[in-house]
Amino acid sequence: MALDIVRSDPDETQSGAARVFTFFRDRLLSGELKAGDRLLAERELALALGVSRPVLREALRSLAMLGLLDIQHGRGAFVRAADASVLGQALTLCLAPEPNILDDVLQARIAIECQAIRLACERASERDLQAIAGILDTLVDSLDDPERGGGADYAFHLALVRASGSSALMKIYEAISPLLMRSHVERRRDTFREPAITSRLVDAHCEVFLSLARREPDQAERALRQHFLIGDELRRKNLISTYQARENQP
Amino acid sequence: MALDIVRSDPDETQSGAARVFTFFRDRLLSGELKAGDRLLAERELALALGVSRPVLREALRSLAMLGLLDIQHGRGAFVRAADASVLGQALTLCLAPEPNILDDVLQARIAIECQAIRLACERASERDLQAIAGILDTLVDSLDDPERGGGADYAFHLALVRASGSSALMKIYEAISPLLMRSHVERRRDTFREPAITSRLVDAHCEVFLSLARREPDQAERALRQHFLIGDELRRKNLISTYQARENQP
DNA sequence: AGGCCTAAACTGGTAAGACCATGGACTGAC
DNA sequence: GTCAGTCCATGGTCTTACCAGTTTAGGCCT
Repeated sequence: MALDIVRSDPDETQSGAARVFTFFRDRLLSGELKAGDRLLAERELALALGVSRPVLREALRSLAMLGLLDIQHGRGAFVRAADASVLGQALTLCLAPEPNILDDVLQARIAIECQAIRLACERASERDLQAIAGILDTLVDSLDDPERGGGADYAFHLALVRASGSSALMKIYEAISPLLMRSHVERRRDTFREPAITSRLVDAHCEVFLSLARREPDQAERALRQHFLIGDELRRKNLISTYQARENQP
Repeated sequence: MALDIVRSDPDETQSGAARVFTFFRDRLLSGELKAGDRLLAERELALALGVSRPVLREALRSLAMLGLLDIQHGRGAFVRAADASVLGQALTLCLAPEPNILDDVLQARIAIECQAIRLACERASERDLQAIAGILDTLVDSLDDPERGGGADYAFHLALVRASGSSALMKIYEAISPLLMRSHVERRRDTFREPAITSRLVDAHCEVFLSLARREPDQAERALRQHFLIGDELRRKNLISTYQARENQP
């Protein structure tokens, strides 16, 4: 009763579940509802908001699907901390119908990382640099293990973005990561046997790191772009060899 | 009955609405459901999927909230083309709790645009270039109108990203656009009276365009970064003058 | 008196049925 | 041939009831 604010929402065109949905979304955006908060019981909420329980549930369920709510049977509904996985899902859905998604997402990755490393050159703390150095060690150690190596590779680039201190870049990077991950590991599996390649790979990472540690943005970005170019070249060679193999044995 | 595939989903932990939700999501991802398709009526779907109508509605409503479905009263539910607005919403929700979002999102914008213009130097078609040139004309024409000018400014940068031919970059750019828009117009309103500034603004855009037309990636990115730097500087001066005004009249 | 076990009172999850509101199509009259 | 009214299909909402986990409080046994 007392909470019957929903009806007084400015946008009267929305009705029922949509109204309740925006009601909670706004409260989440404004920070009035924080992560961990427990919502009232469904029956009480329905009463308070002046809608029936099914309608309320449609809204709550929608918020849950978006990852904003954590509804637990028998316990209640809890506000969940905003997570990049939602973003990733949304991105995946948006990009699903497009062709050449992998190449395309790679471009986004390059975009984020190149800007991130510029920022990192200005903002990275000692801790950030040490973290990256540690990952670099792991990378060198795990050259012969495509699984660990791939993980370290990913961790290296993620640490770069984190060192930028920009949560927006970080969130977007995390969002596109799942799309990148697959090709990342696969590519590594194909190439980890070549000593020449792995050595160049380590050199590239080292150069990026050194430029960052020396706080040289232009140099760092150039090194990073070079690194990506090499990756691109490798992928192309892979494609060619795959095609040739298929041609020989149709 | 015949469609009772949902129950045989591998993940038995999910129940009811969540199962139906993933059912449709997967069909959307796989392209089995295309934009414009009309779903069966709720009652039929509920029967076919072996769930009650409320449960089905919870799932459909969730998809609608995500922007994947367009449910029309009296007509039916239609698959909607994947839209960047969902992405924008998700991003807004993810970034809501963070401080300094505006600066941060600006960094993401710079990231996207700098990579986009590099790609555009390789890929932009004649049409793309002509479109950008047209917008540039509009920009020059509307120097004294902050509303139109701001719009043209935005259109210019959007056209740059579009010219990259990367839908991923485009989608992400569209997603962060609403967050940028506000500050964009506001800033322009504050500065459009200064002839020196507006002239520099036009020069900057022209230089970016020329570099693009000449297909010089490094040059183009440098011009773009310079453009952003000037914007940053302007914003800082604005902040200072605002602060000073407040100090004089507390 | 204290600990354990059970049952009741929460909580969300699901179902069925009825009714209203809207949109479109069909049919009738003009 | 055209227009208007009716009818049907569809989504929108509510009510009610019951099922299924979770918590808690009270009683029972030790």
